[in-house]
Amino acid sequence: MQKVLVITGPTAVGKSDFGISVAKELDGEIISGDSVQIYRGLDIGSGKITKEEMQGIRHYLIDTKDPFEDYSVAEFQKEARFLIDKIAADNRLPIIVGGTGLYIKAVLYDYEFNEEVIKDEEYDDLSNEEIYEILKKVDPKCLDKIHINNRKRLIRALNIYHKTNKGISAIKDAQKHEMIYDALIISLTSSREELYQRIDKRVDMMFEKGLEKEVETLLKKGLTFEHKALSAIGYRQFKDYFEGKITLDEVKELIKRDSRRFAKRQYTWFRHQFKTEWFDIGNLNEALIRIKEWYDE
RNA sequence: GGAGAGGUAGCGAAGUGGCUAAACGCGGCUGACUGUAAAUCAGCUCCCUACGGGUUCGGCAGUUCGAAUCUGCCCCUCUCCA
Repeated sequence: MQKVLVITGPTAVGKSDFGISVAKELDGEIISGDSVQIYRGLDIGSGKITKEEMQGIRHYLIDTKDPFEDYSVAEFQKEARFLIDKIAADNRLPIIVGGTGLYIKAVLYDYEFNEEVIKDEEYDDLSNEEIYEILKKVDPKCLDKIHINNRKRLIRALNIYHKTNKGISAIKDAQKHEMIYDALIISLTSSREELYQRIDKRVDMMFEKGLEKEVETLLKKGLTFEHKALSAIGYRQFKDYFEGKITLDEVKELIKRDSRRFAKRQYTWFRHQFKTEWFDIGNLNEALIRIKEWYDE
């Protein structure tokens, strides 16, 4: 099986830097596993690394998408898998670095997405209760995992049923839930307190680097807060600011808060959805040793 | 010194006799997750040996079957006048 190294962890732990040092050490190339850095023009707010910071290491899936367009797991899966093969063909180690859990999992595991299901149809005329009732008949099993208030998921499940004539739970049941690569998943962590400090510092830095200006530029190009790209943390918090409802300081605080909440959700995901090995950022040497050990197997 | 306002859970803030261990917001924590995932959604947050029990609403003492809510005294904070 093809070896793939994954470096993940909550926002602001320092995945990018570590990824680069590992890539240098093992002659690897990096595939970004990040749903926001894919967008061109979303640089500061997404914490995108600069050309210089890449230190000559090749990075993929950064800046490949126009912010006016939507992106999706399915697309990521396809592109990342293609790149894994390509990098491997060059005799280099593919390293996925990023914090978008679902994206990474979809690449590693035998997730299958149906070609026909691309966009959600409109179900505006149906209430959550009504959708729930329909699903109860056609795919009751999926409701174990979908709360009635989670409209997005309800609609998605119903849409999948309509397009494929199969329930989403049946599609999942047909999968093996096994990794299709020889992947080592390394998760970086630190104490909550330290992480929150890092987040605060990072957000302050973003403002110093001109985040406000970046958002302004994007808006001038015609992008709106309805676009998916701007629903990301670091961007959507500016909506009220540009509408004159809150101050810049309040925007900053909101970004910090939402980043903290996001980090928490990431932890939950990595802990429960991944078979991963954790390393404290004070112990990166150990992580490197572990990676080499796996690499030499 | 005089006049007024107020002290409620980590913070902000409701609540003016029983339905209140106390709305709501913030902060914190936990969880779900297969085409929006930096998204969407659910739960917990006074203490405990927890389908039950124990202590709360500045303090103390009362009224009452029953008080965060009524009375008295005390402590503290804020605003205004001297």
